[in-house]
Amino acid sequence: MKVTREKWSKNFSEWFDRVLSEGEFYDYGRYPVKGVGVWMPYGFRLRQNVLSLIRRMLDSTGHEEVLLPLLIPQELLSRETQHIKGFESEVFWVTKGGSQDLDVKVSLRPTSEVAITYMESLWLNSYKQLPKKYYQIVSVFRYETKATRPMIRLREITTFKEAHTVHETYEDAQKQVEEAISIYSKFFEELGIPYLLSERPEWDRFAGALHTYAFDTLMPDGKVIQIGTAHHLGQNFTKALDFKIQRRDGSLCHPHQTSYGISDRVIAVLISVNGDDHGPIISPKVAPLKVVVVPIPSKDSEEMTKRVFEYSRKVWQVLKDSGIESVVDLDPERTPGEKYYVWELKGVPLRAEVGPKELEKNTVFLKRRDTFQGKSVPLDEVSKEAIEILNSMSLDLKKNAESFMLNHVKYEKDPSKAKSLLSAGGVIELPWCGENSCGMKLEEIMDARVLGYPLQDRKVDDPCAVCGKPAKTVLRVAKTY
RNA sequence: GGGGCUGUAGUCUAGCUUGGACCAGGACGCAAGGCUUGGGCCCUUGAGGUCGGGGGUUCAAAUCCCCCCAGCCCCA
Repeated sequence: MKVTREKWSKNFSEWFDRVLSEGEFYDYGRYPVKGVGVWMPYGFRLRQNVLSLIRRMLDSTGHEEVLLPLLIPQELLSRETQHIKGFESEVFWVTKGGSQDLDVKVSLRPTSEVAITYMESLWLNSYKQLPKKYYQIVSVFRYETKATRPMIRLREITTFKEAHTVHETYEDAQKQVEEAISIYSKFFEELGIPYLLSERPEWDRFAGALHTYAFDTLMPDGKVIQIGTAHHLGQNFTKALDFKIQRRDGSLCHPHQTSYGISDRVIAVLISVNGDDHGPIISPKVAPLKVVVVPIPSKDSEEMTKRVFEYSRKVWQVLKDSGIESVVDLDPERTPGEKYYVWELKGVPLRAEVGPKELEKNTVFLKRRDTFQGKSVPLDEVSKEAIEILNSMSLDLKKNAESFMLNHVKYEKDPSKAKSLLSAGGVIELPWCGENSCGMKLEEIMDARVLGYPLQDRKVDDPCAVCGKPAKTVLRVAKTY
């Protein structure tokens, strides 16, 4: 079986929609509200696995999970002026209770900085209580006016994992941002999702932040998608809400904050980065099902077919007993070929084919979803072998995704050449003097978005692509979601 | 904010211009049976429809007109 990636790369949109619905991950476009989707059982399990991974990472680094109200009153949301300016065009408002107009309009949270800062001002009053790290995993709402896309651009983001931290000093908060970046880096690495880490330019920061650091990755169609952000909020919100703490010397000060988040998009990317024309390949690290056992009936003997089915069930039992999440497809009416297609569309990483040949020799034929390479192994080693293959698949998938992305990151000093390069997708790095005006001009020239610049200074010999002055670093430009 | 387009079974769609033989046809999916089964095979049968909703014109409306709802696209 040959691996082709035509549909995956050239018709990604279609590929993605088909995988989501036919693979039974996510039902989108049928529920009669624009920009919302339904997690179906299989997709929900994948989402659960991803969430428990991030929960584990946050819990073990001293973050405490909380749950804030969905509703934020208008007055509170408006306290931080930059913040509300950034969001006001996309806030959902609740204006009525039954048939009565509400005296105080309440918003469906677009994010929770002000809500949590308000509560923190009640909970925290001493430097001794700091640093404090909270997080929650909730739905947030944004009235998107651009074209909504399943899991990628939603009006209800159902899996918004937002962390909020409080610190005595600017430097402590900066260190926290660094911790956030390291946690997210590990998280994406664990999932096998390659990323570029950039500091967002001033004109594209989170509304109310001093610094925004962003993780971006590349979709199969060559467009870049933001998958995580971390913000240094400074004292913007604590000042706006007059949240003060007492320091060691008795003085009062507004503490410094950070916030960082990831969303449904992580799952969209997880489904997309490793794929081919048969569907996705879900990383074994989080795949809801690691192995599907498919019985292959006998051509000539019903008795043999019956025994094959029994043997398949046994193989499944063996895998299950060693803690490998598996399923056996005993549907008597579908052919093995049909089953292959269905389970490939769900991205199950490993398939165990079990037919008369295997039964006879007491073996199992294991086939990798990514390369379609097969291997016959004795039944009593099937779990050990499966685990080995799954592990090396995780590594291979990660490597492949990484090289796919890195092959699409290119340096170019000439903006018009860069523009034509960009028509093939990917990310172009251009020399940049550091001036906002040049960055914004570049967006215009290239008809694309500036992602930002690398966190570590990059030595560049060429002059700024726009003004020709000496370049300080590179600016990354891409077509984005 | 301005403009355009679309809405027919679970899904995709034919029919709409020029009203009638359409109590709406097909494909996929679903259900029953048979055949097949190491990559989506084939055959037979069946269930499934407020033609987005309401109003109007007409002997007659999926089709024409008006209002509403929902969705999509383009421009600012």
